[in-house]
Amino acid sequence: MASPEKMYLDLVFDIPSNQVFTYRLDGEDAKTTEQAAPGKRAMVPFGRRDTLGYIIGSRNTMPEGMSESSLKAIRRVVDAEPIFDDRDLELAKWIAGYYFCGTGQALSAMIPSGKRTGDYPTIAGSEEITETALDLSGEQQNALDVIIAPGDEAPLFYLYGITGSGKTEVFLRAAEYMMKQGKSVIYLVPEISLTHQTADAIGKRFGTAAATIHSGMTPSNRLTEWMRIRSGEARIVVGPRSAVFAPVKDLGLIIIDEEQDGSYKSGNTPRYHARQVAMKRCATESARLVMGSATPSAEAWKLMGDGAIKRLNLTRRLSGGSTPEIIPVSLEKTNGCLTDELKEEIFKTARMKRQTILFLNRRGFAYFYHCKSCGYELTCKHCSVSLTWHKSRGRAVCHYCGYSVTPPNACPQCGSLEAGFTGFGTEMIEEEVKRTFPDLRIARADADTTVKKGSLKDTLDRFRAGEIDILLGTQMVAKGLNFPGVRLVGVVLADTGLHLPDFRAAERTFSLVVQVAGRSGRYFPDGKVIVQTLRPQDPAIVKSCALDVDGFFEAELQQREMLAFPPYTRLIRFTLRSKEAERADKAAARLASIALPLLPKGADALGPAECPLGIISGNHRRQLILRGKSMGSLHAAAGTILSRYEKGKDAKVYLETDVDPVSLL
DNA sequence: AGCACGCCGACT
DNA sequence: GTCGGCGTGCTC
Repeated sequence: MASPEKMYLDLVFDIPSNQVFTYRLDGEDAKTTEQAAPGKRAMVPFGRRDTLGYIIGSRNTMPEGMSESSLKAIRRVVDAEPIFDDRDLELAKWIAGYYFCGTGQALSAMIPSGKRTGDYPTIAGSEEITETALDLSGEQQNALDVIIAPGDEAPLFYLYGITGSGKTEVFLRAAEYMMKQGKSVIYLVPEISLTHQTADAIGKRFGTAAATIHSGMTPSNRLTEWMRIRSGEARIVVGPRSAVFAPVKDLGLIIIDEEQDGSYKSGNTPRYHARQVAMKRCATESARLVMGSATPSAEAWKLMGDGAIKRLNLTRRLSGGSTPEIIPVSLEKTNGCLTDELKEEIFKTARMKRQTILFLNRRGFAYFYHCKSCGYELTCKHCSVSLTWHKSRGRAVCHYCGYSVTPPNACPQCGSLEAGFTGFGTEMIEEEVKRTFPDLRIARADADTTVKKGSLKDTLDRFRAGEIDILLGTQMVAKGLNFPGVRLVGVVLADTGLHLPDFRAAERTFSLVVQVAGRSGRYFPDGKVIVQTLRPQDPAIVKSCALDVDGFFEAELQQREMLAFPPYTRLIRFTLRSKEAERADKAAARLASIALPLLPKGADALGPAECPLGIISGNHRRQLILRGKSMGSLHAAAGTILSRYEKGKDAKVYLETDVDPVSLL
């Protein structure tokens, strides 16, 4: 370089701090100097060791209070070309600001860094994509026309329609249109296991391979794909939530399939929601957003009602599939976990040489207070969530507000003594199924039994080949359910989720049952779905068995509004953890004392209270939830609260912040 | 987030 | 008397 002028580079690191570190750029190594540029990664001495950092800017003056000798020099620039452009850096800063994390952490989340080494089995899933374009129905054509209608704004759309109504075909047509306009498309799917085949199918359909990026790929593959996207060679990207960061050229459209799926919310820092990031990107890059599902989230449903999201209805099932018979069955009088109705159907199905799938929810362990005689349940009088049994305190506790009662010996409603805390786990169910059907071949497919590589795929292959009569599975099987031999689907206990101390419990349960039922009817016209439940009268159960989405949300949203929960309010959750309970309590009290006076008008705080999962690996957990009408002022207050809290830091206590939490466990 | 320095218990 | 537990603080 001709100019001898001194250059300094600002770097950020993948650490929970927003601090910017400035490094010297020594002239000795001309190559390094030439290569250094914002958006590239650089290896630098950081503390005691060398660390990879992100160059986010350059300058020719030293930072305040720093001398030439107190600055260290860049060791080497890692990337030949910037992996982030200004737009990416801006997005990272926005994420860091909104989700209260370091800019470097945000950047790390944007290039899935393959820290995890998972086996991601390809499960049968995106059977909806056909190689050649299908004729569109009137509804589909209308939806497509609206989505691609000219205009400069960045509108939001929702393709709302039952499974099998052809959402995917509309997504593909919209994608095709955008690509023909020279724009790029990001297609989000809820699971890594769905990306391969979705990408494959899209490749066959459009002739050009869709790019994929996810954490299961090797670093070199990932970088190759990243660059293929960045260069504009790949105009369509398929992937899970992290694909929302794909550095596409001229973003035209983001598609979010199964919008309500919980996997779109990141479970670790930064705890971003792909839907939120997608909305942000679409707004700044003037792109369109199309979400789709048969069971939208309550958030989306309300936005559709308000007109903020344009709803496009697909009401008819294509290809003549029929809705299966969905029968709710009460478990009330049953000993064990299989009702006579379900047993009989299983026998009947086996006699027909057909197959059965039994769904178990992951949360079979949740214990809740329930009366065997009248179905009464113990709930919090302030929050309308189930109370959880706390052995150590001998009380039933609400994890939102801290309200607690001594659990009554007899049912408060009918006086029956057959009331108390109950629940059953997956092992117990498996045992009972084996005992009841000793002649049938039974297999289990879930995350616990699938630790071995390929074992899930193996199980599913055997099931498809008819070597298994009953498949016990969790939600992971529900997503790719297209086994022609299946006649019967049994939901073992549909309402396990209902007892979770979470205001979204009903919504999740409703979604699950509708999804399961919707999927089944498509492939087995004579299909039957048996939904076992302890609460046959519960609206979530009744409405899901009737496939009545409108009816469910009408009641559910009314309830949410009454109790001031999302989507009528926004939440920011602080979680404190410590090995020692008193330290956690003390810190929670201090946090609350800081937070309460700072709450904006109309906002309130829930807690401090023990987290529903009160102790995780020896850490005592406490939470404080801020709740407000709008995010703006609430978020600003949270920022102030955080900085004040951090000043008088409690020893041995760790704080985590979750903006728009999805799970409150 | 790492990673080292630093101050209190069971070992040769 | 030392080895080592992890708790605290810093990293241009």
